[in-house]
Amino acid sequence: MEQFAAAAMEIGSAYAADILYHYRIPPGMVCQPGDKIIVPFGKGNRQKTGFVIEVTDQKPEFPTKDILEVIPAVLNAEQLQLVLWLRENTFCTYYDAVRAVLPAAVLKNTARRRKKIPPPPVQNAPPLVLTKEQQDVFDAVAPHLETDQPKGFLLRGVTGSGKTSVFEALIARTLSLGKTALLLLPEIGLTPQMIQRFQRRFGDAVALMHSRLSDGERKIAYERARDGSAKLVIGTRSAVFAPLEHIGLIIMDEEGEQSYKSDSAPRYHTIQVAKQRCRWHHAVLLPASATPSVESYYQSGEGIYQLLELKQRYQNMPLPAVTVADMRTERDSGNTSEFSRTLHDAIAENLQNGEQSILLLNRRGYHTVISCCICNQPVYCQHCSVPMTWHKTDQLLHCHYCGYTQPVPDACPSCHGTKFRKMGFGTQRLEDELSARFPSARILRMDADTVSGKNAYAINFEAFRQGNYDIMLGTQMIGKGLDFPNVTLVGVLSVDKALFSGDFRSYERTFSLITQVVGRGGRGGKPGKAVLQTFMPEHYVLRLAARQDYETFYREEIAVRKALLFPPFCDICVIGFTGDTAEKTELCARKFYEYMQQGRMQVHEKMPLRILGPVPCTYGKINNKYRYRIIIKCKNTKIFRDFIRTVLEETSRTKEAAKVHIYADMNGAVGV
DNA sequence: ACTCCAATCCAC
DNA sequence: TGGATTGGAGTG
Repeated sequence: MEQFAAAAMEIGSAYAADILYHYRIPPGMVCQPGDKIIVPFGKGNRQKTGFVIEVTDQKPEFPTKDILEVIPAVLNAEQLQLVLWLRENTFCTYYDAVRAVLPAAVLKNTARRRKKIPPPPVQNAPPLVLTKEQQDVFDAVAPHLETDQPKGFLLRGVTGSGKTSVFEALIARTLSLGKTALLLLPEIGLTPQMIQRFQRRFGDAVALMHSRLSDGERKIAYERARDGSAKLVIGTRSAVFAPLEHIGLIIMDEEGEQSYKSDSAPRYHTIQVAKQRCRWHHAVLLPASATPSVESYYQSGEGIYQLLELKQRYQNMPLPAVTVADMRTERDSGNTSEFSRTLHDAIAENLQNGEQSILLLNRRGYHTVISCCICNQPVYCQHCSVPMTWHKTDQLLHCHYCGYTQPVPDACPSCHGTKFRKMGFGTQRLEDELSARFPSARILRMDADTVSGKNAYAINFEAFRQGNYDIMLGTQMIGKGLDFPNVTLVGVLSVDKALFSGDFRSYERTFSLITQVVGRGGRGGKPGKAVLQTFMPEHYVLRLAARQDYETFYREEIAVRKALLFPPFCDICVIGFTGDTAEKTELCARKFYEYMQQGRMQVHEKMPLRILGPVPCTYGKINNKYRYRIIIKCKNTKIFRDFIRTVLEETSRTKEAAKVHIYADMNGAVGV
């Protein structure tokens, strides 16, 4: 009997072309789902690779070509299932999905075999001692590692409650049962101590997977997970696809972090993939955080997760004393600087005592706005609708969206005035200002401009930990996951920007950031202090974050979400359009809207949707691409997803979509 | 997306 | 008239 393979091929991102392509399996050739194949493609019969999704006896109605070559079993059964799941759930193409599941070197067969890296000295891990509270959490989860039922727990552990110890114990139990474990982290560069801890305990059973690996390193880690030599994979978002067999436990630390959501195709959320894998493996899912996402905490109330809590800080360390510094009264009393007197005095005191301080400012560069003295127009990037930031290091204007740099112009582009006002306060200026105020202080600046090398994070953090610096300042990259025993002061220069970013999750993010930052200080036995600078000191998010009062914050936030209809009470699907001209892009967005309204009337008359747009995105142009979007409040059901995919296919077939890229994103960021 | 092909445009 | 450019269709 003649057989045919239906394969996923690399076909750009055109929805209309994203179908399975059928090829005949020539007599004598063995070919199965999951195999990689080389086939002739298009009129020129150029050789392309594809991945076999299904094999059928049914002869297709159109003439088929023969498969040229088979590379067997590149995708296993679970990976195949994940590919189909990703396509269905994240509006990506088959090939986008395959790309997520396989490392580039396996997809394309490039990287050569590298010489084996010597194993790290396997030191002895100290015996694991759990507190009563930690032991209770362990006891609740451990029995479920042995059952054949998937199970979800949500662990809410206040900062400093020792979640990592619980992770260690649970992973040790999982491995002792002959199963494997996956530990997911938001960003691997920030947590070298945590990773060392796991490597010390689990030795070469550990494989690391994160975005800073080279293609070759990534392939090795992938193969170690696949062949069973790695039992514990620790990694960032993409590691959720690590091809481990017999998974018993998936832990997601800092579960609410934004980096778990992919913002390019396939636009998946890590926790959704993790859930899918737990169902496949009958494994335990354990998202954990001091500040769980509002969605997850709500789900624990609905019985989707069993809630577990760690309420005590390590050795009952008190929380840092938090001062909310009112910048309005500072201004009123004549202090126009970026430092409240409270913060200034606290830094001075810390320097005197030989203790370390961390300062957070979420803006890079020196001056964040350069504007014409006559017409007040800021200098915009030539390629983006974004004001440029002046950097002191090279005396140039930088665009933080596309990376374009230029000197300060001789004349204003709109009124030809020749004088510019430099305003705004970034990390470079903060560094200068600090040295002026505290000439003897040794200052470490950490932002995307200083942290470029592969190990720059780790090297700088280690130097700070060793006491080579008095003050570390930086963007939010230093706000998370850090644990420095000698830090007794954390200052946030302005919490207001984060609070009003325009995304419906901005309160949640700010609460989480402040909670983590505040929880940071005072871990080494000395009491800590935190100073939060704001123009809105009475804002409830700040008040509650200062107290680390998650429950009250959650109650306030869930009420807002319900009243204004936001997740978890609906899902938000963003349809994005990017193109070379504003007109074409907007026309395409309108076409999509039109088809959506038609389809809604004809096919799903009662589909309850709230549609906003099309409207230009907050930054209407980035990298010379104009951007429009449609925001849909919906229920993320199969019916809705099929409907959207149909509209995507229909729209992409029209000439309005000719040079416009369209994407759909479920429950991602809505802000920018 | 990318390639192929036909239609169109323009310099001579 | 041909060589180059552009738009549209098809990819099994």
